[in-house]
Amino acid sequence: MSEQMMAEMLEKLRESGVKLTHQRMEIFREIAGRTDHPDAATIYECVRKRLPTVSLDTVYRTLSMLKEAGLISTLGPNQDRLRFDANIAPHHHFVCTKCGKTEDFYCEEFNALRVPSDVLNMGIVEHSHVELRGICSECRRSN
Amino acid sequence: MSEQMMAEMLEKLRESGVKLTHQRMEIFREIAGRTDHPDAATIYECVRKRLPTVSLDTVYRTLSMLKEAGLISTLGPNQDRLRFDANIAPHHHFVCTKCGKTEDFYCEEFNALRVPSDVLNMGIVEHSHVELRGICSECRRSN
DNA sequence: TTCCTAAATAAGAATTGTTACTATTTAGTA
DNA sequence: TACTAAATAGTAACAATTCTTATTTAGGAA
Repeated sequence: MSEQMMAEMLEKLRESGVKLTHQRMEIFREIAGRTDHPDAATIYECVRKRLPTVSLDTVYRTLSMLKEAGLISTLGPNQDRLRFDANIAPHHHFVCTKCGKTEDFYCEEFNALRVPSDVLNMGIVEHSHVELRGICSECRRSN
Repeated sequence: MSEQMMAEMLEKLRESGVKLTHQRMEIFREIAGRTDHPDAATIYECVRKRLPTVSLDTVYRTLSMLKEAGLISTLGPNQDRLRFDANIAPHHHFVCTKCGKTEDFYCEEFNALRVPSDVLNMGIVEHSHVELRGICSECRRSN
């Protein structure tokens, strides 16, 4: 992980007014040093090698705090439970970052986006799915 | 829900060689009749009004079977646990539908996609995130 | 139609990922 | 160096999902 990332982390955490603990440093160092997208258990196992007494609870709390502080993000629509979709035609989603509401929309253009050259090396692209994120009309009104 | 959807469901299930039970019909009817993206518990509660003895387990098994048969899909990267990402710069994902591996890539063009008119009514778009789905090189080789 | 059998179900127990509780420790400050 | 609020470890609790087992049923055969 770069010095710059570490410096940014220290600054943002100081801004947030939280304490700079060993555990927080090591947990951030772990996640910032990898480009796969590990889950909490994986981070816990790796951090444990350096900090044997760290608890899984601390890992969860720290990840949640880092997310709150804008230092990390999570994959997919805001966690919670698995949601199902009977619409199997190609379609895309508008997702409200406030309330999590997800609405379908259709767009031919998005169904066949030009695949960037970097991605050609990763594998064969079969579908493209666009997620447009923002604030839904309802949340905007009630705000 | 349209007759056509129901017909397609019956055909696909017959193809899969599974039994056409009341429970499966009603669970599919429920999810196909709505455009929000309900979770298993919601589907369970709604189906229960018509089939009071249905079990939550059956709902889970049926949804999983319908997904396997290609009749429904799930939102987000394949369920399982929450995964974290220390990359907070705007970026996009290539996701392998076989093994679930998720790789980051960057593309200016995808950062600012033209928002379709339908979506303008849904709310204000702040970010766009593209998920290109396919088979990663590794899975392709080992296949 | 009735019978048969493998598949599916209901009910509840078990498992897994995540969060909460509480006594102890520690970062930041005086 | 001492103080205090915040953070931690350890464990218990919780919620979503899956498994186990005895019972029921769809679909095919007689």
